[in-house]
Amino acid sequence: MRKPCCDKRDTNKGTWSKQEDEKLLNYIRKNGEAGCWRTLPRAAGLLRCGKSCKLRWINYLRPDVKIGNFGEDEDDLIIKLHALLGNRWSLIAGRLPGRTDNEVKNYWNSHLRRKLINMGIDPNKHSLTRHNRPHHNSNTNTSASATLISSASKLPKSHKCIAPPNNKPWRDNDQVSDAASCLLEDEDDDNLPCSTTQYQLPDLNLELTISVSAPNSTAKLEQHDHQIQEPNHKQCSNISSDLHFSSTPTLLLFH
DNA sequence: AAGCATAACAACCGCCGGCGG
DNA sequence: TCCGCCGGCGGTTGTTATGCT
Repeated sequence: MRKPCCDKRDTNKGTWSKQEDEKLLNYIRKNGEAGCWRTLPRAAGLLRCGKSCKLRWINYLRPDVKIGNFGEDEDDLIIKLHALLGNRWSLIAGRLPGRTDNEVKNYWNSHLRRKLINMGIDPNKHSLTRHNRPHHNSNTNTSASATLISSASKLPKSHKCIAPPNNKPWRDNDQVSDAASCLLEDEDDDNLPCSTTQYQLPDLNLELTISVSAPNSTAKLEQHDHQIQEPNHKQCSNISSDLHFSSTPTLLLFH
């Protein structure tokens, strides 16, 4: 059984006071942020858990952190990235200079989620709710008729695949993305296509390739010549810097 | 003005994987 | 190989602010 990161009896909890912020800031100014967060509170004279100190520093005290209103462009970007990546807040935040995962997550939960819901869009699936769903022609495989994969977020862990219609007729429960309005989610994970497929993402200015290779179901994201292996979901952070926005939005899928 | 409901924000909790001894 | 420490991460809860009746 792991020891708790600190003795709860001797630590403050809740909102940070100005004095505590000052102490933490002074300590980091003197000693830098590199070091052991576990021992920092004692060294800095704080009655806080090391984790709490780290969070406070990363989310609010760090000089490059951007506090305050999100712009329209940031809203769009978050929605689009969330459609692609799901709740991988650190990855999403990585594309937003000065924003932290915690801030993005909170902003999503308090603003953007509601905004999408009000627009009749399912924020989890990035699909129109049934009520707002447009009519699909069957057997069409055009960009306009493609739908979005919300389950991209689950891809690494569950090895779900982002699947194209692949000659299947459109079904009533096909989902349409708000952000992309374009990719299809194949709900049958076992019927994965085994070919490389290219999609156009009209509103999603992303160019990337995702592949899932059997039998290890290793997910890869490729961008141009770069190939990033993703053996497990934690290493996804490696991908963030390689996600790339281009003027020719294309999603390449192959399995 | 008071009380309640909801939104927005801040922080905590616990799981997980990497790493070093 | 095992074990414990550490930090990253996402989910959740707690607190404060704001709006409405």
